[in-house]
Amino acid sequence: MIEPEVIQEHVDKLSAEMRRGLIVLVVMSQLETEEYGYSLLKKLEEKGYDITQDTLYPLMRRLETQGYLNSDWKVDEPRPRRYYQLNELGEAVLEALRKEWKEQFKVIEEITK
Amino acid sequence: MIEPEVIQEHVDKLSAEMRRGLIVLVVMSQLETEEYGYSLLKKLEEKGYDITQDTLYPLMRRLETQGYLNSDWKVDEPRPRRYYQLNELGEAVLEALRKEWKEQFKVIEEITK
DNA sequence: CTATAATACTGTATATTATACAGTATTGTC
DNA sequence: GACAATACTGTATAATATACAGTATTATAG
Repeated sequence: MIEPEVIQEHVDKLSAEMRRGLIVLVVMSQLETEEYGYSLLKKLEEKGYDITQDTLYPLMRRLETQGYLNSDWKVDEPRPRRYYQLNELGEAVLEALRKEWKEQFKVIEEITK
Repeated sequence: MIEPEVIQEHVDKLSAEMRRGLIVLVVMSQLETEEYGYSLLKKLEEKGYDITQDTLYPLMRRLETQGYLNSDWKVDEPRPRRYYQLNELGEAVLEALRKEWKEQFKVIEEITK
């Protein structure tokens, strides 16, 4: 018999790895309307999706670098915030990605069940 | 308007990234019975899951190193093959991982739809 | 008022790992 | 006798989530 805590440790590690790949879809799908890092962080936590600053901020920077997001530094608010939103390319890519993953999820579900 | 080929290129790249994380679950779920690399490769292709040698072989080696698989080099066959199969830890982890991802998939589906 | 928690970032380093690349050898099959 | 398919091993590399360090402001509770 293997200790449940030991199993859980392994599951946590592999689970994180699995979540990793899907983060892009999760985050992009939230940025059809503008969000800043912290607001998105809280929003995702609320919805049961665990993610840390250390993951989210660099990801948003990366998605901007890769050309999917535009950002807008707003200072006319209680405190300065960088708002991100999908641009035209981002929108188009998200739409196609969703479509593709409806299929992929089916395949994976079938394989892993 | 953005060229469809351009969008597809981006989708392919992000899609590969998404698939990446799930590979572990996909592969482990096939190794409740023993398989060798090439047989698993063909099996997954058949089921609509694209994966290359370059991904699969190193992954199986890694899962063995991490203690989830045992391997067995069989030479009494038309040609020598290394068979892999989940060991006790692997079975336990897979079971827990499946359970956890039933939940996770629900969350992600809800968030990304 | 003043400590503390929550908010809201930026910048750089590191560890992990899928993928790529190179190579080897055997077994069909045309 | 050539070529495709089978079936690996070993090492290199590029991408990127996560970690770590640092900064500064605004609520809030005592």
